Amino acid sequence: MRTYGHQCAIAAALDVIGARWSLLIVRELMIRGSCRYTDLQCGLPGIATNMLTERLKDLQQSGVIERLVAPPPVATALFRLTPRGEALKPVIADLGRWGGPLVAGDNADRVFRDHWVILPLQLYVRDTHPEQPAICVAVYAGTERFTIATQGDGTVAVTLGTPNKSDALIQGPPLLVLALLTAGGTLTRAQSKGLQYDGDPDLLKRFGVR
Amino acid sequence: MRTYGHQCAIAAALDVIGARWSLLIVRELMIRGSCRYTDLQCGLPGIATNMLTERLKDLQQSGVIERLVAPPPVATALFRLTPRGEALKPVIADLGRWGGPLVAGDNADRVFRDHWVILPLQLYVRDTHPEQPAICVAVYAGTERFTIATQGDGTVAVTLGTPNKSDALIQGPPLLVLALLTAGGTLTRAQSKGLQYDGDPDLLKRFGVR
DNA sequence: CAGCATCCGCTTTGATACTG
DNA sequence: CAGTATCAAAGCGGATGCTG
Repeated sequence: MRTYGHQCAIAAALDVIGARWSLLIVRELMIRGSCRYTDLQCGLPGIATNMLTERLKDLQQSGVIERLVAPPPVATALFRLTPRGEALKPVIADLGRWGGPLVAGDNADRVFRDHWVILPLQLYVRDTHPEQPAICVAVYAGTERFTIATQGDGTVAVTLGTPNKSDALIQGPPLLVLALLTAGGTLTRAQSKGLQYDGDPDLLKRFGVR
Repeated sequence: MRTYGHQCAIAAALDVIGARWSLLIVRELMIRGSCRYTDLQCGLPGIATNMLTERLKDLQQSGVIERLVAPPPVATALFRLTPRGEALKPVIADLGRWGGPLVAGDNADRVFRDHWVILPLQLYVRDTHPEQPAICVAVYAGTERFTIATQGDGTVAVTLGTPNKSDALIQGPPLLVLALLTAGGTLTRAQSKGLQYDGDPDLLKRFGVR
């Protein structure tokens, strides 16, 4: 990308992560932790292969991501954020908060990927009783499986993958799970729309579900 | 700009403010409050006139800025942020924090505008004794004149224009003022480099100046 | 002069095909 | 799987011209 060349922190930041697709690559890596080229491609519908390659090189060059060759049994190149890239979390969080209202309506014409719900869950789900014992909820959302764990400080960690031991299991369409946990939904209403829940209903009250 | 069309808050936000120059226009309006087309042009070195026109229309369309025709004696169109645009402040602040290290070095080849120092001053200058009486410092930085006022909560307001009544006056090159107030500089050192200060030296200790 | 609109050449992006 | 190559389309920057 052509740089602005301004002696200004905002412009300098945009010189590094302001190009098209750059921040979405950061988003993907923030969700997935560390992943392959094709995982990124799948999480970035619409990106051209040469674009992805070029952006990965640029971001690596500027120290935002790193590329490492995984040993067997993975035996492929993996990309992940550097600490410098992780430091973009507040930017991503604020952008997500600002953009939230824009995707609130129906928007059936927008492309969607199941794992994308992980970010809003991290941003919006809060543990209303952090003093109580930590809980861990397994979620099967569409084709993705992930884990919501309270962290004792009122926030929750949402990660890809199934937990070793969980206190409850939520299963259903990703956007329905999201609506249940962030939009102040009720369990019975979500269940009537096709969500399955296996566990103590009171558990979900920790997350503001009525 | 071509949109991503993702059902994701980050992507949706970038669909609105991710185009080249868009966030820098927001930055300018955040600094200047409300200003004319030519003020923006001057604060965005390198932008083409049609680009500025197009972006202003786009941002207005998406509700980030508004255009109003000022009554005499101004008698010209003014642009300013809507509440929705003001809500981008956290994004700008985080981006600035992340980009700060990128402009820390010498960077003599980057273009600079005096009023740009207002944003880092707002972000970084803190009142270490907010319980003491409020103070107000006038600053003549290059060709710009602005005001730093404590707000009683540990933060300061930095605005364009001279205050009615000030407790001290700082005068000197903008980047020197910035270094003094944010980089933990000492007053005597700054003065040896050409900064003038008129007021009680202890006053500046409120801002961490030694 | 403020506030655009138009035209032109260059750069970036996107779609597709192809390769180790 | 992880890219490279190619080419058309769109976006962008700079210059210039127009309108009050």
